[in-house]
Amino acid sequence: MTDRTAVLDRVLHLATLVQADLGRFEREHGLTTSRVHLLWVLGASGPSTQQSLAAALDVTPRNVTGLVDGLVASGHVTRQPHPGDRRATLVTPTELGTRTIDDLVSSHADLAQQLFGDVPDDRLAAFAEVLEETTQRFARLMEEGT
Amino acid sequence: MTDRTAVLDRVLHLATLVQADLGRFEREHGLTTSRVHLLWVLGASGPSTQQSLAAALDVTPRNVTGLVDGLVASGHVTRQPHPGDRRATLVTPTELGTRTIDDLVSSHADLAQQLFGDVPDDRLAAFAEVLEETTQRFARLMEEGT
DNA sequence: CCTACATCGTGAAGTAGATTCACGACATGA
DNA sequence: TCATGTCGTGAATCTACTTCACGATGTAGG
Repeated sequence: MTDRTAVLDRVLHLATLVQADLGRFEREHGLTTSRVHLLWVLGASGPSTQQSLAAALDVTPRNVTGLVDGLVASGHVTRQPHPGDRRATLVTPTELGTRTIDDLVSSHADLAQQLFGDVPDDRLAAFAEVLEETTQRFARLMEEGT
Repeated sequence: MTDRTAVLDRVLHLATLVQADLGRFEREHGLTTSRVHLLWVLGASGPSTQQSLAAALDVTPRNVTGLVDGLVASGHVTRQPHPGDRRATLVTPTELGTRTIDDLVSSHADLAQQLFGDVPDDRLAAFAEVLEETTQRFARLMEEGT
């Protein structure tokens, strides 16, 4: 009889540790969690309007204004005019911003390798399967709960 | 060839979803993440000084003062004199606070059951094993990094 | 063309979490 | 009793985040 709650606690614990590792990255680069998150989205989506960033980060557009202000001040991004819509601005990474995003991506990959590199492929596949099923079960529960 | 980074992303994704579920709890009870976290610690440790809460939450004692102020105002905890140390106060859950903590614990257990209840014991055990190994590998890395 | 209406970003004002620094009240050991 | 450390909090400050209002711009419909 395996304790389901204990398993959930372990998942949460691991996530907490990974987040703490992200804290190290933030301190090294003089950034905050929210700003790193924005840079991450920017790296995944390319230059974006603040509206789309707000949607991706699940915060209000007004909040994105503040985050971008900070990243402009620290030299990580610039606001470029949007070709074809003079209302919008394209938040675009600078050279420094691009380097930071690359660092972020590679340190993320490094961490994954350090964590799971020694786990044999078959066991990792089984692990990922349970993870996938659980996540999908969760998604179904959320929809019902709405 | 399994992609380690993808597995890490899934772990993080699941943790994000679980955290979103916690948000539901917070809205239902008119609480915030930090205050729920404090109540959780209080439930696990029993009446505590603000110093020990600060250590458990990994925040400054000054911050705990503010969180406890809020929870006193909402009627979830009271400040009791510490027997044997007149400097310290024992943050103690009220009836409402105790009910809230019980709700929190049981909704956490319910969630674990909904997520992992349908996973067969043997597969779940294998899942938990990988999780455990990974967490311990992480702990070793953190110590070296210090 | 021009009038509605919607969208994009931002100023203003406010809340919560969190920090550092300073300080008074109390504990403790020499 | 005297020095030193600990416990909680006032004051000031920062970031993140929200709602509301508004000016500037885009997009149809008549």
